[in-house]
Amino acid sequence: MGAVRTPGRPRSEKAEKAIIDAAIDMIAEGTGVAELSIEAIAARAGVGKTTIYRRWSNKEDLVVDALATLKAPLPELDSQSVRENVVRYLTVMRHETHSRRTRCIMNIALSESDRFPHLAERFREIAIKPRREALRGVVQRGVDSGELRADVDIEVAMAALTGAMLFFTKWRDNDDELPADLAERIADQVLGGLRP
Amino acid sequence: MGAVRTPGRPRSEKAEKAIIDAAIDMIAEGTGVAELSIEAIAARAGVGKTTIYRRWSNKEDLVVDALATLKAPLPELDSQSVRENVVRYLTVMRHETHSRRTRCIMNIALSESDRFPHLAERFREIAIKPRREALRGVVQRGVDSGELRADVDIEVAMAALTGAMLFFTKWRDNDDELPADLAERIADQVLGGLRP
DNA sequence: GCGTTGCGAAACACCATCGTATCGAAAATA
DNA sequence: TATTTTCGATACGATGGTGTTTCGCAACGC
Repeated sequence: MGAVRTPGRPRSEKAEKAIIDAAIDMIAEGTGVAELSIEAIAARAGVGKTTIYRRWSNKEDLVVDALATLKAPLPELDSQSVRENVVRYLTVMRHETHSRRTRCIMNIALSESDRFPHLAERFREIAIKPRREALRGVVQRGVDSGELRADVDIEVAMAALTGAMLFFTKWRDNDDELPADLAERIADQVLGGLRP
Repeated sequence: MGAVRTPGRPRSEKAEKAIIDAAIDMIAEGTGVAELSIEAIAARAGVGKTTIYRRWSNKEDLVVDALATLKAPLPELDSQSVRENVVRYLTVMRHETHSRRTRCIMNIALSESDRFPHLAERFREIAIKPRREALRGVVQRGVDSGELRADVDIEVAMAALTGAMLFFTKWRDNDDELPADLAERIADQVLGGLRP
């Protein structure tokens, strides 16, 4: 076991990557999962439909695999200061608003989760959970070190921080750039209620 | 002008309502705007396709009109206490998570806004703006009365309050009921940073 | 009662996508 | 070279949506 015998022509890694990229691109551009057509993906990837059907039996499996390639590039949250760590976290979050892949997973997380539970679960595992844990660690360390109040409601604190940025990126009225100091403003405002 | 002559049989108000209700229902159930089929709406409304096409030339117009019927039932935010007003606001928001119409407009707001800008604009006007203004009024009055710090960043404060609840309702891992005291917890946690 | 318009139902041609099958060429092993 | 498998391309019937038209009946003003 291990090295698998390859009797014939091996499957093209390039084609596989092109297919996944095409799918991610289309989702990132706003195409819903339900409207994703295999035909369109194949055309965009410059690939025959056969090549897609040979690998994935249905659309959802394809999207799950596509999501799996999206790794969450977490910022380093190793500062001694809770505020500094929170600012870093929120800054990354703000920048990611303009990232293709992030728009992609945000769209799925926020809208398709009801219709594709399997997909949503996978997405949470890949994209949300690690960030959640990282931020929870920051808050928890702040509580342990005494920089934050001992009675901090950690879940609510995380929701306020993340939710505030989420609100700005998704519910704002115009498409203007977000203010450069938004991360600091949110951190200062919310942390004010966390300090002893 | 004014009273319009009606040569023949008047259009059925009942049919019109049935069509709009059907459209809202389907969106509320998770059907994306792009996937909404006129056929399905007609079938669900117990109406001929003709009746739909006679009134709306395209799907987007129909959905815009459907959204227009969704009025925002704002809570009364007339308490003297900022905390009490905020708790009322967040409580309504939490309850609405389970409301059909709210799920409908949330879905559109969060996912379809990129693809249907006209729709998103209309939605913001109807559903988001009045609530936003109401909450802004609460915070502003708190600042004026001295209950909140004078240097409160109002936009960020609103984002933190609303965003926290939004985060809980949309990004939570499980489908469990939200904690009953969530509104109080968010209010206390965030307001802690706003008080002088 | 007449003319007009709306109603629901059905049929229409058109188009996109579905999932499958077939094709000759390409790429690997033996 | 022979064999095997995948490649992209294309064609296929099936399905389901599109927007339009036609039909007979219903509801209104005159």
